[in-house]
Amino acid sequence: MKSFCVTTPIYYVNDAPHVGHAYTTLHADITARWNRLKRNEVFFLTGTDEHGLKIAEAAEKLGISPQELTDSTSRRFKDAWDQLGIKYDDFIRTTEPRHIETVNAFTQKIYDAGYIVKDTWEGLYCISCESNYIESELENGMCPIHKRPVEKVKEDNYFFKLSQFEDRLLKFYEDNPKFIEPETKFNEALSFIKSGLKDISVTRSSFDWGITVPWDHSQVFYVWFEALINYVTALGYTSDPDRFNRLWPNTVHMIGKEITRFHCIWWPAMCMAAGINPPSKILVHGWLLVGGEKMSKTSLNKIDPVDLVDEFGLDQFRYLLVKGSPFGPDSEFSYEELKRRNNSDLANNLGNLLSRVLAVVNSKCDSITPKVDTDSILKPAADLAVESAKENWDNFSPANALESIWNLLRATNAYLETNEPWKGEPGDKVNKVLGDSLEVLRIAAVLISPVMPTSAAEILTRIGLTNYLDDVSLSDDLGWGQYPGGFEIKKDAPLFSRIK
RNA sequence: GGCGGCGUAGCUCAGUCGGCAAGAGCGCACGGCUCAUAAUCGUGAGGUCGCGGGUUCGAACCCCGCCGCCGCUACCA
Repeated sequence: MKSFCVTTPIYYVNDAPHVGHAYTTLHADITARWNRLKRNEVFFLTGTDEHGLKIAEAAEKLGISPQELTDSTSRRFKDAWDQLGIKYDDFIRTTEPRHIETVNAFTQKIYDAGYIVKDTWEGLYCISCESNYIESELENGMCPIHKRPVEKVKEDNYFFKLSQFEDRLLKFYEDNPKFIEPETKFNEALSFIKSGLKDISVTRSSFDWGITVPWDHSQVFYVWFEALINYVTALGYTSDPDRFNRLWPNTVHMIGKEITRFHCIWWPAMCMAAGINPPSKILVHGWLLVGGEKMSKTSLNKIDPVDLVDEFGLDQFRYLLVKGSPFGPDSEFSYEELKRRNNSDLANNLGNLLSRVLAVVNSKCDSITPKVDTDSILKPAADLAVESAKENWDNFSPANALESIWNLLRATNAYLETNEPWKGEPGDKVNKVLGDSLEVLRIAAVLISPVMPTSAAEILTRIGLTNYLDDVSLSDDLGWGQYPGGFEIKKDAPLFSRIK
């Protein structure tokens, strides 16, 4: 059995989950479900990132401990994922003992190999902002917000010798041209490496909400350096080496473009330093834009995914979120567009196709479904949809996979229109048309199940294939001509409602 | 400033190695149908493929220039 591991970033708990978080997580969920359908061993990891100065400060403002704050926000992410039908295999929190244990082991390994050394960090600090700046952010050497001089601050920190990995990273990129997708992000990362890498300060001594450096208890790790390690923590780096070796490095990290550098430069170098292979692939996606702007807390255009689930329904939301945009570039996200696609794709094309087929089975076949004919004008369309959907699911292109399935649905609606089974006398001709249409519903339901698991199961149940998804085989069961017929249809309300 | 990307029908976008008459979905218009969730089917609109040059038998795809937008350019979750 092949193994497949997909991760989301671990989300920083200074913000409640919004549609942007849901976007990444849903893509990972769909990919995980697709691979489960392929009967691969699947491990889908998500979680929350809980250390760092910002969390400590936020907790202080609220008058609670950082742990209390992270407990409550982490819970909100878990709740949100439950409500979005996210079926993860593990939810990691960086404050858990297993992570701290792994960070200790992983960083100790890097330290022992000589890639972490003590040095002096110099930064620019604005007393009014209470935060650090880098040279390029300053305006005339002054704090850009308060227009006053910044102070030079020094701190003895431990540095990760990123500079020593330049050549190895370049070689790795050269050997793995598909390491990062899309290609533009690969090129950005590559040119960053080529421009020369500096060592990075990876510990802090000015606050203590972090993981203590095992060889120097006066310091804690900088949150990013430690957070990346979550991926190997959860796979069993320290707790289950057998499983770790099975799943790593065959792992895909899905991330938003704002955290490309950490994942594409730091993380592979850290892996090399610790003596393991870098992950197999990093998929970088763009942002959902609302009126051309990134969805964020500060621009007040943040959308709660749970609200959209309430409005459209769970599977509808899942479909609409991934259908709207290819995984990669930024894309516009608007309520009007969601509504339009809900009505046309879901209610009209798919939901109504199911309704009309079952209505005719009811009136012409006494509610007992006919079986599919082995030869059909729809067969080529179905074969094409299966082939194309498979390829696109495998290539992390859900929007394209869905498009190919919808082409089949449209062809089937046209097929019904041409043959008008509602007009014919009960008999072979009517049975054939309906059997073929039921076969399309069977195949389409399987293909959409990663995105719409509940609706897919419901479609199958209504045509008599209860629990069909539990042991369907993608390699054996998607060929044309396998719908057996002979089932009594289950009549029910429309699958998807139109929204006005 | 340096490196890179984008600009294709009203909207959202496809267009692999340059080549059959520039595509899809939605929206819109007209027509058909009435089994179905006022769903569906057919047809259509006529987009200088950002602008100007060039290479080529032939370019949306290659080269040069210009305009507009955007990304990366280190320790910001």
